[in-house]
Amino acid sequence: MERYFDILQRTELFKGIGDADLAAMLHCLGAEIKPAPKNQVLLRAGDAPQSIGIVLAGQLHIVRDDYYGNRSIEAVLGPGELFAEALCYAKVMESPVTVIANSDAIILLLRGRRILHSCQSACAFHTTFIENMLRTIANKNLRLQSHMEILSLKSIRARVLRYLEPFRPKQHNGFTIPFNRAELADYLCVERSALSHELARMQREGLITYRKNRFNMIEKTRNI
Amino acid sequence: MERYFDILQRTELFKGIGDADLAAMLHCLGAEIKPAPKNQVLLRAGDAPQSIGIVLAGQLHIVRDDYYGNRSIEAVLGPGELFAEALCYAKVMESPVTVIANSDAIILLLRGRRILHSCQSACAFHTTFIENMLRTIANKNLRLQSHMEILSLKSIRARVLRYLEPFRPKQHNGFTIPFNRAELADYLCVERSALSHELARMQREGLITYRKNRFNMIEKTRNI
DNA sequence: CCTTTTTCGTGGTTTTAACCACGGATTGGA
DNA sequence: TCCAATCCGTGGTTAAAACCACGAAAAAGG
Repeated sequence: MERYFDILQRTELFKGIGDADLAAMLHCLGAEIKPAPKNQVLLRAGDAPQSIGIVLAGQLHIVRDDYYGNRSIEAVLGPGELFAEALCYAKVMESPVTVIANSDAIILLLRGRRILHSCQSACAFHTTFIENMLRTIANKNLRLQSHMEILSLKSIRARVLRYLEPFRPKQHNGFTIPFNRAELADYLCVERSALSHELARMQREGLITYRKNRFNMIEKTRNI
Repeated sequence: MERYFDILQRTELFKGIGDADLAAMLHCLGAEIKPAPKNQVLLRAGDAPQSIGIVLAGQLHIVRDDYYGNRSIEAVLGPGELFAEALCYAKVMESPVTVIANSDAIILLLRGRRILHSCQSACAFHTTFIENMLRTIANKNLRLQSHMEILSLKSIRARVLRYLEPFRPKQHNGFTIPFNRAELADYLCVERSALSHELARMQREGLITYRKNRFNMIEKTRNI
C-alpha cells in the first residue's frame, strides 16, 4: 500500500494529508488495492456501488449502454481520479453506469459505508478529507458539464471542434487524444462511420489534419 | 430572513440544523435575500461567480448559449435548489453558464468566499453543512448525468420518451412538465419545430397524447 | 373587450446523420 | 512470418433532423 502514497498524495482527494495521517486514514476507510486487467468490469450498471474507487494506474471508462445498443462513454479516468463517489454520497442503490478498465489498471477501493459517516474519533483528518472530496466532486461536476456542452451541439462537426478545442493550446505539431475512432464516436454520441465521414470532410476542407488519434488543428481557421 | 427558515430547513443543504444554529450560520455565511423578477439574470456566462444561490421561491433556468445561437437548458431549479455551488468550490473564475429567473423568484445568496474556508470558531455546524453540501452536489451530479443520458440518445423520439419516463409513475390522467415547447426543445437540445413534428408523429402513432405541457403516456406501449 | 405577443403546429425543402457493407491497413499473436 | 482480429475510411442508401415560413390559437396586457 505504502508504495502508492506518493500517487495518492498528489491526488485532489488526499491533498494536504501527510504520510502518517494518510496511513491511518486509509485504514479507517477500509482501503484495499485491486489490480484490474484490461476490460475488467469494476462496477456494473444495475449493481449497488459498494466502494469509491481511485485510479492509481491505468485508465477506466465510465460507460452507459442504452436500449438501442449504443454505448456512450461518459468519462475517461486516469490516475488520481475517482469513480462512484457521487453514487455513494447520493446513496444510489443501482448504478446507472458501468465502470470498466480500458487498460490494465490498479485501483484503490474505499468502503462506501465508511466514507459516509464521519469518524472524528478515529481520524482527525476527516474534515480535510471531506473538504477535498467536495472540491473533487465539484470539479467532476464541471467536467460533466463540459461533456454536456459537447452533446448539446447539433452537428458532428461542431462536437468535434468543441472536443478538440482544449487540446489546441498544447499543440506543437499536433496532439494525441485518448480515444480511438470508435471510442471518440461513443464519447461524442455519434455513429462511428458518420464521424469518420465528417473527419474526412473536415480534413478535405482544411480545418484539421489527423492520422489515427493524432490531430492537428489548422491555425488560420476560426473554429468553434 | 426568519420567514424563510422553514423553507431552508427543508432543503438538503440545511437539513439537521436548528433555528438558532441556522441563524448563526446564515450570518456567518453572509446570507442575503434577493428578489428576482422574471427574466432577471442572476449570473452571466463569463462573469465570476461571487455567491452560491439558493432558490427560495420561483424557478430558475441554468442555460448555455452556443456559438451557433442555440440555447441549451442545462437544468431547472425550484425551491430549495442551488446554483453556482460547483463553480464556487471548484474556484472557477468564469461561469460557463447563465442563470436566469424563469418566473418571479426569491433567492438566498451566500458569499462564495465564506463558504470555502471553514470557520470552526464561529459556527459549530460547519461540519454538518459541509456534509450536506457534499450530498447536495453529489445529487446534482446525478441529475447532470441523467440529462446527459438523454442527450446521448440519437433520435428526438428516444429523447422525448426518456425525458417523459420518470413522470410516468406519477400519472393518473397525465402529468404536467415544467417546460413549454421551446424550452423542452432547448432542454433536449433539438430544434423546436422538429420536436413539434416528432410529438405529432408520436401522437398519431398512439405512443402519447398531449396538449400544451400536459402529457399522457399510453400504457400498453413498451416505450424506451 | 380588443390588441399585441407568444406559443405551437404544419407543410415543404435542404442538410445531415444513421446505417450497412466492404476492403485495405495495421496490429498482435501464435 | 503468417493468420486473425481490430481499426478505420469510404461509397451508397435511407432516415431523420434542421431549417424556413406561415397561420391559427392561446395568453397576456391594457
